[in-house]
Amino acid sequence: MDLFARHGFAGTTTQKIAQRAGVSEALLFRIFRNKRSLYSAIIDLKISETGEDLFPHEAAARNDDQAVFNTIATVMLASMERDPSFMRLMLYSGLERHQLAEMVYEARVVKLFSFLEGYIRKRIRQKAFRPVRADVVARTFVGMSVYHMLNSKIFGYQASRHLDIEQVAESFVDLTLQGLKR
Amino acid sequence: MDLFARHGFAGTTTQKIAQRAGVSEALLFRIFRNKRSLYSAIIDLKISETGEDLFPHEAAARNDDQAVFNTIATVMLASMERDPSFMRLMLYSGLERHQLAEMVYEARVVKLFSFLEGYIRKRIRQKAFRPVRADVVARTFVGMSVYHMLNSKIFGYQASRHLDIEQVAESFVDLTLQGLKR
DNA sequence: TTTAAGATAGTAACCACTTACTAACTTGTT
DNA sequence: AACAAGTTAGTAAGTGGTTACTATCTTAAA
Repeated sequence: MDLFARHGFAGTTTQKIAQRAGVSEALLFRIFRNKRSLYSAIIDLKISETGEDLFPHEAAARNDDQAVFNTIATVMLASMERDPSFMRLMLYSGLERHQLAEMVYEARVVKLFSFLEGYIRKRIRQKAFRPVRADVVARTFVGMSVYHMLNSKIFGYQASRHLDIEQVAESFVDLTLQGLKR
Repeated sequence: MDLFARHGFAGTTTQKIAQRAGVSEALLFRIFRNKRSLYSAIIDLKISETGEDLFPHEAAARNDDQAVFNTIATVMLASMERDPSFMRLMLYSGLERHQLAEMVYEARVVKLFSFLEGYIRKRIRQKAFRPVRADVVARTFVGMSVYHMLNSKIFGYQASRHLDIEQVAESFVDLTLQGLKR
């Protein structure tokens, strides 16, 4: 997993995988048909182990805007901060055009978009938010956290020091909610 | 360029490059010391050919918020839409840890952050914007366009149909300016 | 005795890169 | 103008090392 996240599919050799796992290459090919199915198994595992409970359903039911947006941003930022390898894996998969990336995308990311879009749409109906393109705003908000971590973890851009995840999340939420307020 | 953008450094072979260029592999190695320096030359070229005039200096001088933000979003979205290979190249470079990616980053992206951050800071001083973290907001705004294109070009996520670049840019600007207004 | 878990030692294809060569073009001298 | 001398642009045919993958052997437990 670490090797694929670091070097991508093409950049990772079965030899290095075997070495790192402390077994022979032959054993790898006894267990997995080929390199690609080993890779797929890793992505499958990564998907299954990421907790599904990113969605703040109860806060959404309470119409607690602050909590809804803050939870999403904080959970996303924290999980990418804790383990950037999933993000790297996904980026590589997207660039290298593996179908599995699409599956994850469909299963997790698009679902999150829909959840947020639905919430925003509801709040617009309730006249709590002004009428905006709910789908664009939902994606934009999710994108804030992703882009922040892309900068920090992939391109090594260190945002202003002494600025932790909670503060960043707060800025995202603050900007977004101000932008949505009537 | 197209091959590196499509398959990354590790995924592109010198044989395929030569084939595509219609020359022999030997000629490649006569002109470039090795595969890496060929890659560097390509990134250098890509950098030099991207127009520097993304920065709406005059709109900033006029304090035309709408124009400042709209120009940045529109130019970024349009250039990535027209030629996604630069984005792919940059993402691969970041993931594969080439120093050149950092150089581009430093030269172009960070400069854009600084420009926008400076503008936002000025407008806060002028009491036109409320006091926010200018650096975070600047990065966030740039990130909206990047993330939008990441979704669309890398992960194949088609945002709501019949929604063109101008409309997306407008949503970004609208949300951001509303969020910044006092 | 069977079977599973593992290793050794390959294999053909492919990788970045080199050698050794030719043909075409410049250039300076007569 | 003629032409040797040198340079440039190009290639065919390799090189050794690496790659994904395999055929076959070894060991230990049931």
